[in-house]
Amino acid sequence: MFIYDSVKKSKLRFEPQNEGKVSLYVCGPTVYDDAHLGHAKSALVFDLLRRVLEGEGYEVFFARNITDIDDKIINKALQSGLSTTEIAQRYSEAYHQDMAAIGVLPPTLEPKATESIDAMCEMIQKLLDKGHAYTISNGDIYFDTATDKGYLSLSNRQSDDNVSRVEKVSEKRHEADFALWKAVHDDSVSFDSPFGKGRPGWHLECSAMIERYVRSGDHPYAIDIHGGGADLLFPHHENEAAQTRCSSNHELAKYWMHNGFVTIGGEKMSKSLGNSFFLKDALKAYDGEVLRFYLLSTHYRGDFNFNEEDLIASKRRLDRLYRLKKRLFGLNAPIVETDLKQSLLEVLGDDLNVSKAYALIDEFVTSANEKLDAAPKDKTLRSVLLSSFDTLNTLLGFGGQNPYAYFQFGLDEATKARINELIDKRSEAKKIKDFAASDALRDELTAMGIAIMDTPEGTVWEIRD
RNA sequence: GGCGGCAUAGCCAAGCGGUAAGGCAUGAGCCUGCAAAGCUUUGAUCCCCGGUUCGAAUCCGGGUGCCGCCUCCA
Repeated sequence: MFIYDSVKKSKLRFEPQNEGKVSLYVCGPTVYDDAHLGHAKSALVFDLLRRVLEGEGYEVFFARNITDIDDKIINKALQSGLSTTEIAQRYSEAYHQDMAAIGVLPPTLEPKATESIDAMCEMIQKLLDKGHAYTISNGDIYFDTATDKGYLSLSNRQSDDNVSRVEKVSEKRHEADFALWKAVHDDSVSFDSPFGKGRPGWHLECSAMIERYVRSGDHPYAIDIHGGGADLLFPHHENEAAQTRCSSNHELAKYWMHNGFVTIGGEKMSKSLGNSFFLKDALKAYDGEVLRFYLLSTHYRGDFNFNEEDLIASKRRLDRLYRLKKRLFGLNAPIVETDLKQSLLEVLGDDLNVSKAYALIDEFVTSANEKLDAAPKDKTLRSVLLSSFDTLNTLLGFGGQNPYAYFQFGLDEATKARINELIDKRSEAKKIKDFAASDALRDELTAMGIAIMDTPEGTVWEIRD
């Protein structure tokens, strides 16, 4: 496996610190709102990475945190009249639902910030003890960036005035210093700590939870791979790395991976631009698997410009796969090793080259159709083809559905019954060669957005875009 | 201002020095009662200029145009 390290800026052979095992940590959501397509993309990229690593035989420990306490959650709670716990719970559940809908496997561990306060306090104490942190008069605790000789090495920045836009706090020693602990003096949400009541800084969360829950063995790095969106490289990951480096005797991650943004109209999705696209809304119109296939279809490091035309083109590509699966429907066959698995692992093992993987799948579909035309009854062939679908489903997370259900997304039972009724009538008309009548019935189905195709096994139908 | 990314057929998109993958759309053919589906087939010299090389989309230099990070952010 080769992965591109976004800190070293080169593609490296992946070598885990513990033989046969991978520790992977990805920054998860702050649960104050629904997940948008950008969250989906990030989750999908690292879900794919996890599947590929597992496909290569590694035992993967995949941690993804949930930030369930944060100013944004507090603000949302104030607006809605609910408690921060209720807000966090609501959006955590929504997040889990949305991720499940697009086939993102649950992580091995999903630590919550509010349940890890003691781990954070422990790290703060270490930083205080070692002189990397200081307390100001109001009780806030800051990380002293000047004491970390490695600071800014991650994001390749100069330590000058370029980091001057962070919140002005007069007592801070350096402008770039960031909060580890924010003291709370009123009755807003707070946690007890050796430093008094307060709330943890966001950056601290990941470092502390990694140290507490994910690190395994005494190695130069706490974990193998740390991932997240490209916008997290600075300051979030820079700060995480600094905290870990200064509180312990190791670096945070051996490899850093950052995924590109989902853009709309060429611009990054953001609330201020008003171009956020919630996953749950996309899921109303499209099968989660269609969204997964589309969002995963280009290389993870590049930006992904979302638009519906491309989504539909992408769906047509996935449709081909499911039409092939229809031809295998109703067959039970043992799962065997497939060449497809090997060739997919080869290209995906090259920094997740999904474009090549998709090309392989296209070629698989074409050749499978040809072979089925030539030998429709060949049981060995069918067994291999079905096994290939199993491979796809395991490795890439699509192709696992019932193919008929796939083509009937979103239709209610009454409509399906109506469609079948029309198709039966048409079949009868065809039988007596009343083509005028059968074509009229087909037109009626077309008007309903239904395409039909006559096959040796009878007439089948699909929803059209 | 500092740092970084991108620019390949109508559209999406691989490519990492050896003569342009794949998909969608389009035209043609086979198949079909006709369709659809499936299969076959059709098309780009790679933003511009200069350089290195036997050879460059791929390396170097200079432009142009987009985008991002530097503030919460996947």
